[in-house]
Amino acid sequence: MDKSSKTDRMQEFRRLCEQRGERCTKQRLVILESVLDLDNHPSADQIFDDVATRIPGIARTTVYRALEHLARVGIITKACHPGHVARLDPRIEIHHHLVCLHCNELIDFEDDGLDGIEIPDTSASGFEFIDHRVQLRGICKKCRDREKKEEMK
Amino acid sequence: MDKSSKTDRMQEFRRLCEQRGERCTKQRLVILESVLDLDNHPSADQIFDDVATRIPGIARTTVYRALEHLARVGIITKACHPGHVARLDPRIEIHHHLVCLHCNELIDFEDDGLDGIEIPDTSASGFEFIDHRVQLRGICKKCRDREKKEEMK
DNA sequence: TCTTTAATGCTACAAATTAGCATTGAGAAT
DNA sequence: ATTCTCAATGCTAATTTGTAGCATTAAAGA
Repeated sequence: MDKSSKTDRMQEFRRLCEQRGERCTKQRLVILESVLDLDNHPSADQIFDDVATRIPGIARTTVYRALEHLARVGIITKACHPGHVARLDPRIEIHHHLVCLHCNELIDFEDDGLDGIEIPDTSASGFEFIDHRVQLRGICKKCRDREKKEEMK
Repeated sequence: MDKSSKTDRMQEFRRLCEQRGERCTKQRLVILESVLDLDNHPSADQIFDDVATRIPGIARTTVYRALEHLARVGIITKACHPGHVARLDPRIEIHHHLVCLHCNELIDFEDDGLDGIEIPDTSASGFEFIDHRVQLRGICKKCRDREKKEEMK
């Protein structure tokens, strides 16, 4: 993510903390910055590895807790994925994902048509709608190439 | 799931195994049956608990491996979710999910409009499209009720 | 600067999943 | 029906991922 958007987002995080009466710690800021820097929907552990280079000795627990907090305030979001390791998404604006059913990879996908689909009413089930994502499920290039090779053996 | 659909699905699984030269074991069949019986996108562990009542002494590993296999052949699917525990979905036909961002709950959601959205071309990225799902993200009724109560304290 | 208490760091723990290897049984061949 | 083969299971142990409890630290208001 480019530097000025990052600065904006971190400023926004300060504001959110203040508004909620929560603390904007150095750790939370660095962890947020790390998520914004890492592309590709990183796991908590990948983020920990990155953060640990910026704050040597930081506790893994802190990263997990901070990520939970960042998602709760809405400055990042938890990505939906088919795997078993939580994945964070720095992008909070509308966008979509190609989802590989073989390797669980998520690939960002932009499409105005998908952004604008008509959203049905969910209030009947008591569900408070916030936003939507479309997942295009299939097989990613890497897996297709790999599997093609394996077949040839 | 009703009994005859279940029978059909299990028959289909036999066919798929044969076609692929893989073995249709008693364990795999029972595990498949269990997923079809359980609603609500069960985790591997929930499935294990259920299967263990049908095949006492079955190994947990076997359940994990069988689920991976069932998903690979496409007779069940891995649900996309924001959490950190893999969740299986017995439903392979098109449908959508309400996703609770607070408790990670997935709620099935049917809507013809969402079924029929126009799917953009993904071949440019070498991605082989199979099908799509729309996630309506927000806060589920349970969480809203709980949080309303907590606020009042 | 002082005070309050939320957040961190530490340690231990629990939950979820995977790896390696001997044994078994599904399904093909006889 | 019996035998054969190797994919799949069961066992054990390990790893990876995420949480809980509690003393210590430091953010932010007074």
